[in-house]
Amino acid sequence: MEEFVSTFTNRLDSKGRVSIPASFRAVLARDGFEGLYCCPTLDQNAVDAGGNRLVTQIRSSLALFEPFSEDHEFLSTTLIGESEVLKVDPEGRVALSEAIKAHAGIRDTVTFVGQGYKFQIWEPDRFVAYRDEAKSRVRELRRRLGSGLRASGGTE
Amino acid sequence: MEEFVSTFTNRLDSKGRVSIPASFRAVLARDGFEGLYCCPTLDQNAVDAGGNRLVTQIRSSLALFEPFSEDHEFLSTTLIGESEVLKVDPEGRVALSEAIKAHAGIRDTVTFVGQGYKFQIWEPDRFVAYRDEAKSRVRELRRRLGSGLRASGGTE
DNA sequence: TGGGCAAATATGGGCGTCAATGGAATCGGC
DNA sequence: GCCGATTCCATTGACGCCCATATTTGCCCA
Repeated sequence: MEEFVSTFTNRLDSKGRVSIPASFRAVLARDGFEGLYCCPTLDQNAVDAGGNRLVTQIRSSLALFEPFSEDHEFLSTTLIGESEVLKVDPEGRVALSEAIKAHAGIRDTVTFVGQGYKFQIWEPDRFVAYRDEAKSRVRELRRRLGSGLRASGGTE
Repeated sequence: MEEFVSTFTNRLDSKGRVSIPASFRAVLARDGFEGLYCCPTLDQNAVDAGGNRLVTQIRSSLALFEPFSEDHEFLSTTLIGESEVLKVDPEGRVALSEAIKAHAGIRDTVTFVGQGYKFQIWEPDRFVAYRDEAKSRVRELRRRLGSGLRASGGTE
């Protein structure tokens, strides 16, 4: 598979390690990035994670702003300054940093959420709440935008 | 055959596996996608399933939104995060995940409903109810629109 | 037209492999 | 030599793969 798809929940062990879902590892291997690039999600208490495609995406987002502008500074401080590159052990596990665990409120379990070119890392309960919120927002979005957005396709 | 057509109902075995209807397998084989892409439908308790054509459809919906925008995040969380890629065994069966079974209310039988470039997976009773509802809506539509909808013939 | 043979499909279960997890061993630096 | 970090190994349980059976479908021939 080319993209991060689906949702998985795994447990942290006593050393704070957690397995990256096998299907996500396969995508990362294709991507070629060494390690796991992690960047706090801007609007939620979660973490964006991925490889080269995520890094590229972040760069191009930054490029939309004038260099040395205040906005650019703020963004790069957050997107780059708060980012980390986690090492992946031979079994495909990572050790989440204290900063990440604190930001996301993670204790002993984490949820991995595929989002195509990247995935997110959540504390499971918080994710469920966010998912429900997202779902209702999408329904609303569909009502507003109409036919352009048919999850179920729609050309019948 | 190029498209998913007709309706089939099969049973789940003790391992939770169910055969994909043979004619659907033929369409999937042509499509070339490895596995079965499944995405819960937003408005019904059912699942959209298919291959590359379905994936393309979903992706193009997402592409309408700016990456990192809030709407894009909501959409990818809902559409991609809730999707799964099921493996198809050598006999043409898939094991439905707990998440899918819960969403669709599936217990020991499932109904496959062809919808052209994709098909849907339903709990049989719920599908019958949905189909009847849809049918009466069509009748009503025909009354309102008059002769325009005759050609497709309607009595089965 | 009817019987029966043959192919394909749906279904059932056993077994090996891999992924997730836990813990021990080893390597590094201070 | 101690401590943290990384690698190695071992267990468990789920999942994929294989083979077996049955039920259906279509086909051929009498």
